[in-house]
Amino acid sequence: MRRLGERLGVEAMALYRYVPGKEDLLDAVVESLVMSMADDEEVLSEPSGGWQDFLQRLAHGVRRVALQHPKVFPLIASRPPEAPWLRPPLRSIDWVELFLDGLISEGFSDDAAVAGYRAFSSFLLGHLLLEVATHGADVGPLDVIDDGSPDNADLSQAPTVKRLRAALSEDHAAVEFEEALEDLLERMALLRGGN
Amino acid sequence: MRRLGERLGVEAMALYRYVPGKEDLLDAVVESLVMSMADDEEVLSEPSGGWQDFLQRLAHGVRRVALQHPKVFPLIASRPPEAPWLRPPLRSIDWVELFLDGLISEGFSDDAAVAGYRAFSSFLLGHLLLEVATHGADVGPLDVIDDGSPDNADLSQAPTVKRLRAALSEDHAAVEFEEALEDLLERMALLRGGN
DNA sequence: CATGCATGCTTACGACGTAAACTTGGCAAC
DNA sequence: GTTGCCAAGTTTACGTCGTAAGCATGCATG
Repeated sequence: MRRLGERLGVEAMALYRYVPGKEDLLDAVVESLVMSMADDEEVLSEPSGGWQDFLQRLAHGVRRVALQHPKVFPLIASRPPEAPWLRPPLRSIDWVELFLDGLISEGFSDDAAVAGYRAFSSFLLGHLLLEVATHGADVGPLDVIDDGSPDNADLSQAPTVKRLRAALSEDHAAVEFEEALEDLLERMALLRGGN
Repeated sequence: MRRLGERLGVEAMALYRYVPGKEDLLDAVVESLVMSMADDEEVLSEPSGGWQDFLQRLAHGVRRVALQHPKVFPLIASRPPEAPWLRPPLRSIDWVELFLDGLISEGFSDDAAVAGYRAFSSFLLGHLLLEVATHGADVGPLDVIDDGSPDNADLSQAPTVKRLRAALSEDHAAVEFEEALEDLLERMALLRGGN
């Protein structure tokens, strides 16, 4: 709070005129970011090119905000949700409504839509947390420990890791995301059944 | 630190005889937990019943520690790794070595094994973070906000969510985990190719 | 008995979130 | 034009946190 105040040219306590407390402020940041996806033209408010296209656009929208705000995304993932049946990263009633309505309008049963929401959530959470953690800075409220020499671990006991270290460090996040998403959609197609 | 000291019947500063600082202590907790999987008899140190069985056991081993320590698992997920190519939740050189060796010995190419490691990591991360977050307490170093009346959100704008709220609250984590894992393994089988 | 070291305690400092009271500038009502 | 109000910001202070520095103790070894 003190630091934010300084950033704004104001004493820390002045912030409490606008926000009940730090926790609420963080919640507001998260909500603002989650809602900002609505301004993404690529993200549709309802399926117009099939549900697969709908979900692809949605997934990429989430990925875009995650990559644009790598330090905030872990907050989206770890903040206690306002309701227990809201899961990150689509953690607002509006987005869940949009998601469920979209799928149901495309032939999903209620249960299939709910299962889809769950699968979609954990897919995004896993992939984007990992991607953000490698790309951007620290994860969570932990300080960056930017050690200058990152690679002096003892690999004498781990020849395979040593050999594949370069490959492990390569960044294929984009294509991996794409492929895994494709796969998830296929799985959801089975879940949907029908034509 | 003070609280931990009290718990141990000791002043906070006494802890610093054994641990350089809080951060290192948390790292040690995480490492201890990650390593504790080695004592899990269900988890194999090398594939003896095929790589699919190998990965199933590994995945369930991770899930078991996650569920047994719901408050620590987010730490496993969010603590900066000791090397950039180590990804949670299999964030120790030993486990990565075991993972890669296991797959390679079962016919995976180097690249396929690495890709498998990535896919496996994000799968576990997403599913278990979500499961742990709903099951157990708070996520991250945030206080529990156990509000007594969890369900008074405004759902007038979200009829579908309102209608499916019960379904959204149901806990099918176990079967979902199983199905998604099954799916991941199929995907990895393609990735492996060969026979 | 003297020495050294491991273990723990005490005190203290600076950072943090925030409660409570005080100050100030501008606008509305009379 | 004076009065009063109120939003916006400041000051001061409290309790908690991690931890640096130095002091006390007791036990094992010479």
